[in-house]
Amino acid sequence: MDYQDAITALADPTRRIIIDRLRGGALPVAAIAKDMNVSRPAVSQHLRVLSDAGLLTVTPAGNRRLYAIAPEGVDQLRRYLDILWDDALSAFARAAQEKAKGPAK
Amino acid sequence: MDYQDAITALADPTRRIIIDRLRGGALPVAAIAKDMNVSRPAVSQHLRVLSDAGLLTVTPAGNRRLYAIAPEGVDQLRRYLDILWDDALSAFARAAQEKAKGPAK
DNA sequence: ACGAATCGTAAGCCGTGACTTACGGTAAGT
DNA sequence: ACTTACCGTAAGTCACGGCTTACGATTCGT
Repeated sequence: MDYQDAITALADPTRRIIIDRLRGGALPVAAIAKDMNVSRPAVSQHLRVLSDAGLLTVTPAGNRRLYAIAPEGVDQLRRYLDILWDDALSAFARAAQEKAKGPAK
Repeated sequence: MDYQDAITALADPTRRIIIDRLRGGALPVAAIAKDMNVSRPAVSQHLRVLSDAGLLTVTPAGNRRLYAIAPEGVDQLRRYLDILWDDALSAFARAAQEKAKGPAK
C-alpha cells in the first residue's frame, strides 16, 4: 500500500518484466504470461503482489481479468525518490562547501 | 550499477534505514550502526550492496570510512520511474478515450 | 613499539519468497 | 447441458539473501 511495498514489488526481475509488458496498456493474464519463462500461476502470484502494492489495477472483464499499471502507485515511489534526491543533493552541496572553507581538521 | 541493482538494494528495509541515516550527510560505519538492531558487520554488508548499486560513495578517512548518498545513483532510479510514469499515464489516457468512444464490444 | 579502535571478509545458519504441479471455480461457446 | 477457456489458490520444494560470530588488516593514540 505504501511506497515500501512498491519498492519490494519492483525488486523482482520477473515483476519488472510484467510491468514492462503493461506499459502499452491493460492485458489479460494469459497475454502477460505468453512466452515468459515462468508458469501462468507464477504470473498470477506476481500480479497479486503488484496490485497489493498499488502498482496495478484489476478490471474483471467477463471471462478474463485485465491488469493495468496504476499511475498513482508509481507516483508514490517517484515522490519518495524525489525527496531522497533533494536530501542527497543538499548534503552533497553542504559537504563540498565545508570542504572548501575548512577542509576538516 | 544500473537501476535494477538500485531497486534491489532499496528493497531491503534495513538498507532503507541506512539511507535515511545518511540523508543529513556522510557518516562512518560505527555511527550508522549505532542503535540499530543489527550488528555492525551486517551494516557493512549492506553498505557494500548499496555502494555496488551506485547509491553510496565511500571516502576513506584515515581510520574510518565515510559513506554518503550518491545523487547520481538515486537519479538513475528517478529517471526509470519517470518514464514508467509517463507510459502509465499515456496508457491510462488512451484507455479512457477508447472507452468513451467505443466501450469495447 | 604496543594496544586500542575502526572496519571488511569468511563461514555458517536459517527464514523468506519465487516457482511448479494440481485443483476448483466461473464465464463463454456450441 | 457439456465442454473448453481463463484464472486464482493450495501445497510443497528449493535457492537466495540477511544475520551472527569469528577473524584479519589497517590506522590512530601514547
